Amino acid sequence: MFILQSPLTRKLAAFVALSEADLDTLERFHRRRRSFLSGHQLIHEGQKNQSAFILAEGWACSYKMLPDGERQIVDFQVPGDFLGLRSVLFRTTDHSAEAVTRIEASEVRAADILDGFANAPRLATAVLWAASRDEAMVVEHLVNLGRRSAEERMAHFLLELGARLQLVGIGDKTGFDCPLTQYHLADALGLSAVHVNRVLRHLREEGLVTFQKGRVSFDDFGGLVTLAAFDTDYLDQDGPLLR
Amino acid sequence: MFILQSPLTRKLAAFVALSEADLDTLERFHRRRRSFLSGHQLIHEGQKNQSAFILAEGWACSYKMLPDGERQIVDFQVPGDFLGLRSVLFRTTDHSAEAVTRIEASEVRAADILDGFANAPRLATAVLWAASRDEAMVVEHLVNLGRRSAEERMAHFLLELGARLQLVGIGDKTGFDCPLTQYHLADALGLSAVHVNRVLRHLREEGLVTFQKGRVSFDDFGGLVTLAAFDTDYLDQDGPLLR
DNA sequence: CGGTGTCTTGACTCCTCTCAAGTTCGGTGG
DNA sequence: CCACCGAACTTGAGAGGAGTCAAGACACCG
Repeated sequence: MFILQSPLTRKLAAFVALSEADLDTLERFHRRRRSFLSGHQLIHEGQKNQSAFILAEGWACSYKMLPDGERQIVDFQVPGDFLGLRSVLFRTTDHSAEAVTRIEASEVRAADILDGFANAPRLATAVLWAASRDEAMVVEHLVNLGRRSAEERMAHFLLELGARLQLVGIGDKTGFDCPLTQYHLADALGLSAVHVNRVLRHLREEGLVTFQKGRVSFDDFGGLVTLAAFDTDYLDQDGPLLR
Repeated sequence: MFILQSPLTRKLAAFVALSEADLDTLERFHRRRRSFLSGHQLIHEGQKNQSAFILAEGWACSYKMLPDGERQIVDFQVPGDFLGLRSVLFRTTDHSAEAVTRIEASEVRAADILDGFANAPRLATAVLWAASRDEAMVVEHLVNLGRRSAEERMAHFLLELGARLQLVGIGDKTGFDCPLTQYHLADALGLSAVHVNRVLRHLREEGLVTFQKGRVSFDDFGGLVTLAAFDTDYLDQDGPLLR
């Protein structure tokens, strides 16, 4: 059991001490391994009885489209994250999701999740607990959109992404590899792609951060933290709270 | 048990069929009934070991403050909603909350929730499931901030609020009573209070919606829905999914 | 009857968007 | 090997939405 730990298992164990039965159920979620090309849409807004996915490799993003064709990216997913959980919890899918890079993921049918949750309620608690932490990130993102200028938004976003990736062992204080395009940034930050470009240029010229060729480099980490008023508390994690 | 149903109990039963033991635990959460004046801060960002509250009467809002003194309201709570649940789930509170009106609420100590969850895992599942639906609302709010103009934001916000309140039996298609100030709207929508005033005036002059003297009146519901591209799917609710 | 909180309105500024041209670069096929 | 292509990235100019500052109106309350 120990050596087979997936990123997800590790994450869940941080919230709830899981029994053998829980881990069995979780293991069953990982049966249907699949891979998808960059750009493939995994979750379709409005669809019923949608499968969820557990991301094993690569990046994805979840988003909502507006009638005028604009889109707002809500969150990015990295290995160990659930994709489309809410679409199983509720009958109709309220968002879409697509692969940012080529990805590897386990498909979990809606019925499997509901059955699993009914039989392993502590696992259900753990999964939903983790979802609740994702909500904290969405909340921070919301504050970002509501009350920060374009530059602060960008700074905050890159710092948060960096912090999240460090938790999964990708990247460090100097920076991280990042497959996102400026269009992704625009859709996530509620800006136009043109303005994203200008903001990035300005941050680079100020010597704060460089985003080029798929790499984010924190040139002046402290300065960036100050500009963004960044604070990592909402990502805190220790031992399981429920024993 | 039947006649004692709180708004919260009714809400949870929509997601998970609860046992007598679950209902007992839930009942125990309601022991410490308290009331607070309008403006009282219930949840303090950064605090450890924070109590949560179950709102029974009145309105509250949860928000985050920024270092420059601005604030962003993340969500409003109405009777039946949890306040500060995430502050119990994680060790440090990541947001604040205050009473908008005079309110009645049950205080639930962190330890009581964690104990309750450990002993009644299906209740835990239900509570977190409900929290997940709140997340859907936060997501919609985020899209609102990221990709809609001030007018669309306002229209969408008022429609969503109206829809939520109808579910709790407050208000109807013609409008609802609303204790929020224009400052609340500004902090929720990421606008300045001055601009909120102008937007409200314009919507009123267009004959779409009137917000005056604590009352929101939908003068042209259809027109408002069109302007906001409003869609209620994400609030769907039927019978319990987990039996 | 002053005072405080809320709401209005006007004038001016500036941040971000849109439109419109390029440029760079990796890949693909002749 | 080179020409071409599309995707992503740049940059400039002009327009407009939303912010700020400032002043006043209104209403509720002790």
